[in-house]
Amino acid sequence: MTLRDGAPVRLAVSTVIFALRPDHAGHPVLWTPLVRRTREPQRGLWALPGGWLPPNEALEAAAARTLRSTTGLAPNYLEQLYTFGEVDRSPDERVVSVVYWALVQSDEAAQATVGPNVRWVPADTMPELAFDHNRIVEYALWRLRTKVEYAELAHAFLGATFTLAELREVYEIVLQRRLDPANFRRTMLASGRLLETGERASGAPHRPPKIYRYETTTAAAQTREPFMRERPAS
Amino acid sequence: MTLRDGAPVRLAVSTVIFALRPDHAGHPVLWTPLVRRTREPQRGLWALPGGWLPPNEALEAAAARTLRSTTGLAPNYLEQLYTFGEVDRSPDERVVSVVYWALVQSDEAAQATVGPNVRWVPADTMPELAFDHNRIVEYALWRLRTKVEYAELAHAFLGATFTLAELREVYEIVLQRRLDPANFRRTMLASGRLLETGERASGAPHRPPKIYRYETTTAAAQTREPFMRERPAS
DNA sequence: GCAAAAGTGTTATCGCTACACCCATGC
DNA sequence: GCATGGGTGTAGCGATAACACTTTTGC
Repeated sequence: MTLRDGAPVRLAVSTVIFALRPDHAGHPVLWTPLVRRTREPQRGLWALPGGWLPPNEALEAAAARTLRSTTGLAPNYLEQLYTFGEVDRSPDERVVSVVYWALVQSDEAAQATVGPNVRWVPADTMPELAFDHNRIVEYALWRLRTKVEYAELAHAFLGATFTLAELREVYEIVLQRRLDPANFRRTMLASGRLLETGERASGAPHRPPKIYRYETTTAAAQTREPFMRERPAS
Repeated sequence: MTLRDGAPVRLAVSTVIFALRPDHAGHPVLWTPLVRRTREPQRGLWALPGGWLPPNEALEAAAARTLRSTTGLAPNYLEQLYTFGEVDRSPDERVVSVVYWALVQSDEAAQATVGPNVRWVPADTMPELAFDHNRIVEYALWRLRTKVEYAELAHAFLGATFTLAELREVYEIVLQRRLDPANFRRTMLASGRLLETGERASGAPHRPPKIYRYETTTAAAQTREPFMRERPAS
């Protein structure tokens, strides 16, 4: 590639967004929203939502804004994934992309914005994307699957309240294997981060399950990285 | 802070470099090289080695070059740590820093470059650094300590060959606790990544220990992040 | 009653920790 | 021999996996 002399390095922020939605057969799987590129280079190809970093906006704020304008949703979980900076990622220009990954709530995601230039696709059957975005999505998927053990991730797909079966289903979809209901229950309860709401979900032809809420108040953020102050969201 | 209109975001690459060197009492601990800032802002303060990203250089290459010019050494381990991008990290300008962390070999580090503007300090007694670099070092230390379990990290501090006692000492320094020699031996050997060289180290008033070499050839990079090729795992 | 999922109990197994003990060397 | 760390054996403990079993609902 050739660079104009004195051309600066440009800095972009992109976000890999995950939500659980039913596939064609009705089984929930991971989905990701993409946006169509409306200008060169790679015009017409699908790409991760993102844009140039504005001079007055923090990285994470830019990722959250991107996410909101693409999906209409607020992230339940937002974390920096990696910064991609090979010289030839984009033709003509040198672009460094700080990439975030986010989880959004499934039921809300079902009614998320769509349009001719926004499209949700199953995360494991991505079409050909612009630039190196296929590689980025694969890496984000890997991080999601290895990190879901750290528990609060699964909760980010759900609403404020949920049953243990719903929580287990999230784990099963992300990890792509079945989990023993009995052992899952004990492991989750032993973590001490689930609070009973006192309610039960009725209507199904079986014993009504207890409804839980996630522990948010106390010193729950133990497995998270320190970073001395706050964090994005949990 | 005020930003000039149209002022671009500037992109820097910095590196937190770790090596094991003896402290004043002769016990090896983690050390980090710092460089003195020779221009504004924050002139005179110590800071992480780094610089602006050249338009034709990949991020990791820039980190490796920085490391070489600061220490005269080549990294045994080099990995992206995090990208820091708050709006007010630097006065006057908007600077986003892609930070790498590196491990260099201890015996070589002992004879590393020094000068009036380069200084090694113990990693847990950092002086006040420029910008947000103290926070960055703390985060790098945390990553080192949590990730050393993934094994090849400890090896990066040592030379090509080493005894199990030397390897264990690295772990003990990084983790800041004693490890049971018997259990450490079994765990390491069970990992399958240590190869006997057939040699032994003699000279000490006790049974001469076997000398090992680290497995580099085969599919050893299993715990490393995938980056598209092979398997997620772990 | 029946089906289905919630929820409980029990056992086997694996991995890790603690610690006792033997081995080979320099002096 | 003695001291010192290299190296081996093994019992206990805690976490997890597997799976049998009981409970409570809708129909």
